[in-house]
Amino acid sequence: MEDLSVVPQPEKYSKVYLLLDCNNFFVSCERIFRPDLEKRPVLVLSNNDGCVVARSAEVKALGIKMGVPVFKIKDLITKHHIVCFSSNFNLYLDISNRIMRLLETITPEVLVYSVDEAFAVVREVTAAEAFSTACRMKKTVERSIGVPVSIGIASSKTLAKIASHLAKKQSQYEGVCSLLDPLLRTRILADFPLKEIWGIGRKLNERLQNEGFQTAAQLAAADGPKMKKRYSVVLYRTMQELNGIDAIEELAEGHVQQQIMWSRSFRDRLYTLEEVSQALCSFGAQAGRRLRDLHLYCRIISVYIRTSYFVQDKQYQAGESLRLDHPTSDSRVILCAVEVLQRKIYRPGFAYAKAGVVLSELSTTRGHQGDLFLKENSASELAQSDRVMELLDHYGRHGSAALYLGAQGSQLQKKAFSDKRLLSPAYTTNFAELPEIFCADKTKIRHNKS
DNA sequence: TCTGGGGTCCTAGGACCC
DNA sequence: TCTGGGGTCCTAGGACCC
Repeated sequence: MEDLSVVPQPEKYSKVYLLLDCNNFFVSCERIFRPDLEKRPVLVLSNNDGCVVARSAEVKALGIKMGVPVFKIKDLITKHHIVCFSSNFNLYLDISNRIMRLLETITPEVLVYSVDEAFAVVREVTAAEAFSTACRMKKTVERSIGVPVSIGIASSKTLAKIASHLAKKQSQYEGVCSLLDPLLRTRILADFPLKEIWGIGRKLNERLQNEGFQTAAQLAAADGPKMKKRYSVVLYRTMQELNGIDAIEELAEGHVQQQIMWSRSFRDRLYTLEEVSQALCSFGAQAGRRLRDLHLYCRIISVYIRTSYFVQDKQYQAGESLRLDHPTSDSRVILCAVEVLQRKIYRPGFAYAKAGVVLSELSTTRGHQGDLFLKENSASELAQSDRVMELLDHYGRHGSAALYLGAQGSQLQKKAFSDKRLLSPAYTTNFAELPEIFCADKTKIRHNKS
């Protein structure tokens, strides 16, 4: 009988990251319902249709950069018949959730990193097994949701980011790239530019370049403790990750987010305390609802206002915070705090361009002091607060103006500070805007949201 | 004329205490 | 009158990310 023990078994990796990254995510979401836009240049714009936040490959090829203000590329848009959309975040978030839920059916351990990216974790697998799982993920997401994706495979998150970058940019990988093979990894890192590494931004890149570092391989080979002292623990972790060591702490797993922010730039400048107040109270109410959606409570409420960065004269910015005695999720409490704070920071005579409300010191429970707390705020009062907020949320869903707090001002007035002229329909989140399809016999039917 | 929004983590420096 | 140093906590601001 043949001795199988001498046959080399493929190496098993104890933990492998598969980073799934959606290609041109916002543009891809718009294209799901507009197949006529395949192969055509498409842009998605920021709030108030101010600047570019997503570009199709055709737009990238025209040299239009991320973040450029729209008024600077008006001519290009006309000349190349670029199709522009206002950002439809409800749609993108809904598509994102569908993708993440689908991923969980393939591998249970999924760390959602952003609206268009997630790290799926697979354990005790060979390189070949990891690769085939990644291919299955790609095929499933593309077929079931219709969003094209790239996947990077590696033993650390930073390397997985590099792999997904290559999967996206270099056609020979066909959308899936693995850096598990040490020889390939060495070869890739030897010409991978520093500034493309996750965690190395403009400033760090400049500093490192000045000290003679050019490539990921050079950084990976540098003296760790020395670099940690000279730069920071953050860069040190990146170096470890480049060497295949899993050094960046888990992103998810019971992690409670640290703050909820709601802020906007205004299409038209605000001048009076009344205008500023309406904006801030409206932001406070929205932040409060987000808080309740996440089943969280906040203890610190902050507000800020500022004039435009882009004008030289009469600049002003200010912010103030208030810490409550007890955590809350009641919009009425939040708005009272906002009212108090805005009076402290508002100064007449300025043209306000942006304002925001931040909720922080978030917790999953209402009070850390238990009994003590209940003595001061009877349980029935808390139950009443919950009930009022439930009603408020129920009747205020999806932008409905049926019920809102007085301080927010009327919904009609609110329109003055938001502008989305190129918004696509709420295809997936509003029954009135479901996509329609036409059958061969010309009868019109609606997709059923099943 | 027109320039987004929402996050995280780290560090340096000040206040305060012993 | 001379005049230390270490620890901790908090905050503002920087850098980075998508």
